[in-house]
Amino acid sequence: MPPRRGPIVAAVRKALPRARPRVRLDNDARRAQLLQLARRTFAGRAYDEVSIDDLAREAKISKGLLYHYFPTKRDLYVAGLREIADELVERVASIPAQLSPPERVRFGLEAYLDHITLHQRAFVSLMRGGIGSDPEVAGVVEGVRTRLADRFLDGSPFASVLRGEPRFETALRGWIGFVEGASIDWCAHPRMTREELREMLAQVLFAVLGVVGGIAARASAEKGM
Amino acid sequence: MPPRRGPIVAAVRKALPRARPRVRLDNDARRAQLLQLARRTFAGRAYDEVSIDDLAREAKISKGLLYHYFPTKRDLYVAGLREIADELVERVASIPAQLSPPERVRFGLEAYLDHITLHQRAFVSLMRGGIGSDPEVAGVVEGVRTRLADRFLDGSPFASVLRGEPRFETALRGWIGFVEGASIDWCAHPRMTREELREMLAQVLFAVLGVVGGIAARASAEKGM
DNA sequence: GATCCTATTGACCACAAGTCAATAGCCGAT
DNA sequence: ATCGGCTATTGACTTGTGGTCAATAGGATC
Repeated sequence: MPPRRGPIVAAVRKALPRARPRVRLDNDARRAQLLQLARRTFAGRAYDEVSIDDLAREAKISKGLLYHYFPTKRDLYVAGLREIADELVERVASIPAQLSPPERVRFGLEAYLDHITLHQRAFVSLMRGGIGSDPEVAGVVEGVRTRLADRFLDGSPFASVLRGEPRFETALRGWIGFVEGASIDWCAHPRMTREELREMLAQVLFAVLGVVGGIAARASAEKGM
Repeated sequence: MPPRRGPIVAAVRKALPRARPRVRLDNDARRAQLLQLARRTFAGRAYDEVSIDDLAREAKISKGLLYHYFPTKRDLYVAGLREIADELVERVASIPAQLSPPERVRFGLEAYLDHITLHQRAFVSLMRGGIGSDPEVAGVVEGVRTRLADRFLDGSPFASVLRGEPRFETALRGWIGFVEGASIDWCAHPRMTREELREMLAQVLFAVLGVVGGIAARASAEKGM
């Protein structure tokens, strides 16, 4: 609902006498530059503390050009978020095939902790501090959780047994919450070594699976089997 | 940093010929009305999807009056958030004194699940969807977590044994993450009864405490005792 | 009825997101 | 060389929203 400030219909846009572009860059290069800048910036300051003008200024570019590459501020943010998310998942997914299930979990956790140690600020800012209400952002974060959980359990006998169990999904979500909560706390207050944290997370996972398995077994026993 | 658009010092504000207030309300009443409206509105729509003008219009009030009661949009939001947070904590804190530690945990969880079932939208919106980057908002949410954890474990022998253990804090943070993650998943996909979920959360807590205790015991054993 | 108090108003400001016609630099064809 | 087209680039402009402020209306009190 545009409030119609007056009867003037914007007249005819005046001819601009001058314009002086600075540097002319290849499309991909500029896009990459802007993405990297966005990632750096949003990792340090919150979403609405960063204005498009800020970004444009820092990139030595006009605001209009920024909008030429990313249709909206949100798009730019989400694009950066996606990159980080993909890097994290890819890293965790690089599990050697010959490992035993428990070793797979430990390896994945190690990669996870490694990554978030390296990108602490970015990780916390983007996972916790972003635009929580935006469905696209929520989707990316959710996607990371789901993909990570899948990677951790890939090829695990636990998983094949429990996949059908409805309680399992909820428990898994819970464990992911555990990992995030403990990790963020650990980033803020490193009260133990990374190995100790990794071990705790792994053991908690096994314990959780035990709890779910126990409940399932008890339930089927009560049903007469 | 106001950019001083010109040397004009705002001149002298013109005299306004008219003004017609609608309803005159007592200070506390109006404040309460606005708070309730804010809680309802923010539970349904995200923070920046709700404009101050929206709220003012819905309250049949001028924007200026709203700013008379709450100095900023954030303040209004945080005030609502605080109310909800306090209600939740108070509810969980109402644990009968004579219960045994495991029963205390179960009672607290029951109250927790009860509350978030009732205020599903508000709970998820305000806990996950808010302004994550705002330090005050983060403080409120953190406060809820800390206070809840304390209540769950109040008077528990687990707690007194483990309070000193540095790993315990991180594990507790993790468990809170577990509860939140599982609860939010359960709200979205109720794959079990509330009692089953409650039982799972409780058992996971006990399992986690066992893991931390085990690690602690092993560590002190290795130190020669 | 004059006076004070305060809940209330509406015009106004600054800033930030997003739009768009115009332009500058470059590359290939003439 | 140079003309013409392609596109990366610009900057003024619009719109919307958070926030400010002097002025006012409605009562209570004297």
